[in-house]
Amino acid sequence: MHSKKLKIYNTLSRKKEIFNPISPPYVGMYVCGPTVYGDAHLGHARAAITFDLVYRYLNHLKYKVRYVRNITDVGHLEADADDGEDKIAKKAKLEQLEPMEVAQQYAVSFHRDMEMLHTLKPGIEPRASGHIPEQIELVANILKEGLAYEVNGSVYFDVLKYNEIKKYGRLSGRVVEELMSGSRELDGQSEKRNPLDFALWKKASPEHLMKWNSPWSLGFPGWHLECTAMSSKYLGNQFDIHGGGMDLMFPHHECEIAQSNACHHTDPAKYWMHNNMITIHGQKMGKSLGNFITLQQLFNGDHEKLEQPYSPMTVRFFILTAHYRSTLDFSNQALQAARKGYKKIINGYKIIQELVYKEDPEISMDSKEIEQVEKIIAAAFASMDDDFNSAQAMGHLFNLLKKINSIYTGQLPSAVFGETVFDQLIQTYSVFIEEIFGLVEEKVDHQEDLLDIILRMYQQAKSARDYKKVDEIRAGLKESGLIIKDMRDKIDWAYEE
RNA sequence: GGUCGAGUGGCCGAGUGGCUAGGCAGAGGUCUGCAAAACCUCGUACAGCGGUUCGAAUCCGCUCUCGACCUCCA
Repeated sequence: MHSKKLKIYNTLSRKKEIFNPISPPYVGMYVCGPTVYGDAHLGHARAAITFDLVYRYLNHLKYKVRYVRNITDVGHLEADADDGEDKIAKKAKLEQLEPMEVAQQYAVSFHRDMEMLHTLKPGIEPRASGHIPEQIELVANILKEGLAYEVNGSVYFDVLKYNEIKKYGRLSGRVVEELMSGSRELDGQSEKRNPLDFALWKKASPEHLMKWNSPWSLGFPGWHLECTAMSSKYLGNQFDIHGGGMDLMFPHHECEIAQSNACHHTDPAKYWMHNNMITIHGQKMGKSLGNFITLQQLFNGDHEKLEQPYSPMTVRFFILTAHYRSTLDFSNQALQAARKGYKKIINGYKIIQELVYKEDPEISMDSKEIEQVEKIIAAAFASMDDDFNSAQAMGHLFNLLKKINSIYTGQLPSAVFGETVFDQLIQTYSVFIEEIFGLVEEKVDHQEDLLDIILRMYQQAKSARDYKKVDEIRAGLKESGLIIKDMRDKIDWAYEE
């Protein structure tokens, strides 16, 4: 459809590039998923929704996308030093749970939150702990290439040696020499030859809970390894898109590139995409800063910074109204504006379900209106083609909504557009809401409230001795299986037996 | 300290050499039994100072302010 026009900002080149998949129409996309040791927060929502948008738009363009997003449930070190503790294991000791129990608990809650946000599930969602043999094989291969070394049962990637063959730091724009001067001095305790080296395999201390056998020691894999192992397993040594948060660019993605070049002799991905951070009062929202708001807190309003709960669709809309490469600042005001904006746009979606074209011989087509609508439609898709600019596309969608509302209220007869353009208008709006933005109506259960209103009207009719109305209400409710019970001091109801 | 990025009207947030972004809030209006919704109109925003240009929010320089990464983080 519009595939030739799609441009993606590639972090590797720092430019927008025309998207040319390696083997069209197939597209391989790998996105760094969560480390499951805590509840998902707004930041996770941003990453998930960003790449959900990418996935959805590529699907819309009729690409056949294999979308892989991992779950990190092992190997993520608390600190870079040798005494680094596994994050999952640390939490497990704290909660007296099995490490796998912790991982499972948070993986489940992550999935629940993602489902509430209406993100599409990845085609494959591999776990690091399920790919230990693949990771061991990678370590062995990198050792064979002479780009890693073993010390006391641990294996480290030799960054300086690698840097002689292929520059390290191309993605994040870093130069090894500068990194060297800026890095901390080795404390003498370290096994690493160089502070820039990173662990491929770590020997486990006796009290370490999650450990596997390997040719080097009973231990566990380094964090960066899992993504290389799993992406190459499911997408091949080179695939199209690699995504993740900007904070993962260095060192995580840089290390992935190094590992991949070391054993596969190729960069893993053609296009690197990074979503920006969510800020709270201008400061990054993150686990390490302790200023994050979890999605569950957001949904139920249970946080001191929240004036009210915000629904999943409000959050989704909020994230879509900013470009993914811009920071997005959290505030109650912004969320409240998003809530209203979402309601307005989803109301338009409700309207188009019922809107039909009305032929009217009295009214002739208006070329100005037609041209306007055609222009907006083209602009909306052009925005998406321009590095997934959902914020701009949303603006165009609101302009379409004005036309839709005008038709709906009768202020603008549908006949001025002609049937073809009218259909295009409805189609485009629907495609954006359903397929591209993934917004859905949030059904609210009004049953109790409505019943209250009916019972009050019943009460009033009774007081007014309007027995015709009283009988009418009683009969109506009976039809839907409810019986009114006139108690001494109140009106109650029961299910019909 | 190094590297990178950002400062847009009351708020959020697109845009990046001339062409209305949009949403929320606010003012006025149309419609209307009331209310709401919807639609129309409005604010004449681009951190500051210079420069380039017929023309700059948009390019260049300087200044100020803020942030991210450099350590685990989406």
